[in-house]
Amino acid sequence: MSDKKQSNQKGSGKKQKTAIQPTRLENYAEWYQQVVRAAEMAETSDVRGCMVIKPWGYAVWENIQQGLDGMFKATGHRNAYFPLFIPLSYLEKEAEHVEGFAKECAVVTHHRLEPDGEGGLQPAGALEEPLVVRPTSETIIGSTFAKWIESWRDLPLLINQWANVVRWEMRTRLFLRTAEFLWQEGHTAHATEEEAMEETLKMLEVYREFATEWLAMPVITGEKTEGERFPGAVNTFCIEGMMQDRKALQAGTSHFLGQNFSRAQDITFADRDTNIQHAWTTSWGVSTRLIGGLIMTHGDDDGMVMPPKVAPAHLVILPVLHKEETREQVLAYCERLAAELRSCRYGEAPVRVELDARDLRGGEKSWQWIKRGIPLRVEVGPRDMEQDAVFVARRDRPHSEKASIGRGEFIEGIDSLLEEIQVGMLHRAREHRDDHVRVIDTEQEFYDFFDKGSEGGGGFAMTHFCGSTELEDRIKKDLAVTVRCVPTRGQGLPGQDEAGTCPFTGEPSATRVVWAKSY
RNA sequence: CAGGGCGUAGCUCAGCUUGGUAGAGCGGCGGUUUUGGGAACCGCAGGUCGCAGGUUCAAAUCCUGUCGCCCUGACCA
Repeated sequence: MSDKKQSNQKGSGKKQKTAIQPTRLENYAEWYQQVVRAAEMAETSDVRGCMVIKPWGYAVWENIQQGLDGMFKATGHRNAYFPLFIPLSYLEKEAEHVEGFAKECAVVTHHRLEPDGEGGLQPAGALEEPLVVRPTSETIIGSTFAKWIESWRDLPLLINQWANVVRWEMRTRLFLRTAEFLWQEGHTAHATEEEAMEETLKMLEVYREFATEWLAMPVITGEKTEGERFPGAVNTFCIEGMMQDRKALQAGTSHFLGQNFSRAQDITFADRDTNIQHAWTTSWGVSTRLIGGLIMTHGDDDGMVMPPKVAPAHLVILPVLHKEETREQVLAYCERLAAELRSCRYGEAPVRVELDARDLRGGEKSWQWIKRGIPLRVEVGPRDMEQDAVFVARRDRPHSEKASIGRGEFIEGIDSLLEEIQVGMLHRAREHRDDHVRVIDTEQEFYDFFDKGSEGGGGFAMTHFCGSTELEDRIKKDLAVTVRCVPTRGQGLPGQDEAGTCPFTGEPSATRVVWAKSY
């Protein structure tokens, strides 16, 4: 957020200083919307609360899917698919679960349309039992698990599903909160409590690693307090990132469900001693919200900045084609360059290359790619071709900073250049996060930290906490600040593992918790 | 669901108070001139003014109803 603003001089100054207006400092929420649009990642649809994910945004999701899916498979999970529709009675089985989701369920009540006599259509054929469009699939998957699981030999059962879900939200924001969103939900069943808890934490660690290594998004892992827990869960764990406005984003959750759902849905197995037992279950998920987190972690006042690992394309080749005489040669040179680069690898994956030969003015074209956040822009004109060189600009550097590099050298170094950008983005984000984590030991300091200037101050406050729900409610009411998590020990957060006393009540506290405003 | 605001061209909006031939900028298309940088000029296309009633010789404009969207709250991945 500290990027300098070039002031535009009067007279000559018709130049816009940034591609996105307002800037992050001027109006963060509006900046976010503008980036989503300018980067062509998504747009609002004609359907209230639902978004259209555009190709450039969907490609990010595909890369996220690919990365995570590999990690799920590597930890023994298999993909399956369960119905979009959940019988109403299934949701009713787990009391807390019903209560948690009842207010945001879309319900299907009819199965036919017929003419209404005025040229329109009306629903007909009422269903005997209404169907709920899944807000999450614990119940329908649980009921299936009940059939699949008979013996301890059937456990653990490790299933994941990639799907869409619907939660009828009042207020929506692209990627961060939409009525329909895409996600993955893992559901597992285990013979013992220990094993289920181990699974819960293992998947939390998978999320932490993915967020860090792929999204270049530093996250804190931890456990939710009672008030923030998933409906029906015994424990909810999460990864929390800090956005550039210093608000927290819950980027993924992993739930230890105990035997709550297995009791409600009769998921039982015969153990080694032939006793019938209830299985221990878990569920865990991340959603297209990660893309919102990506934008708010890395985007700048010129638009999106994509971490190479999940960028739809790693680089774009922009041929300089205005001279008719050299046009064909330049284009041929660029196509050869593209082919050579595509045969290179970045990590496990082939280098993803775009060649943009559209008949647009160079500046406009260039800015489109800047706004989309492509990691590298490679300009190639007659002059470069003569020297067998390319003109390279990095998205993580100011847009005017470009350098000529020999073609061979560039191709050879592409893997390490992309990795340098990826790692640099993580460092930068981590620095920003660390700069705004504060250890706080008095109530006064706590209130000042979050109070001063509604936008300017704040961040993550680390305090001791007695665990009182009433206290948490009071602070939420006063400051719109909540406990984001009780952090997992040993993450190197400042002062986190010391024992102390709650600054609000004076009660003893074993560990510090993370407080923040959140999305 | 409560409070506030807004529905006019693909987009952003003016016009409405004081009723009288539907506007601008951007974008799109075509052309000319440009070209290592978010270009300029000329021309063209594009709207039953959210929808339904009402008042009136006449409604984008006034009245009633209705639908939708946005913002602020409560709720949430």
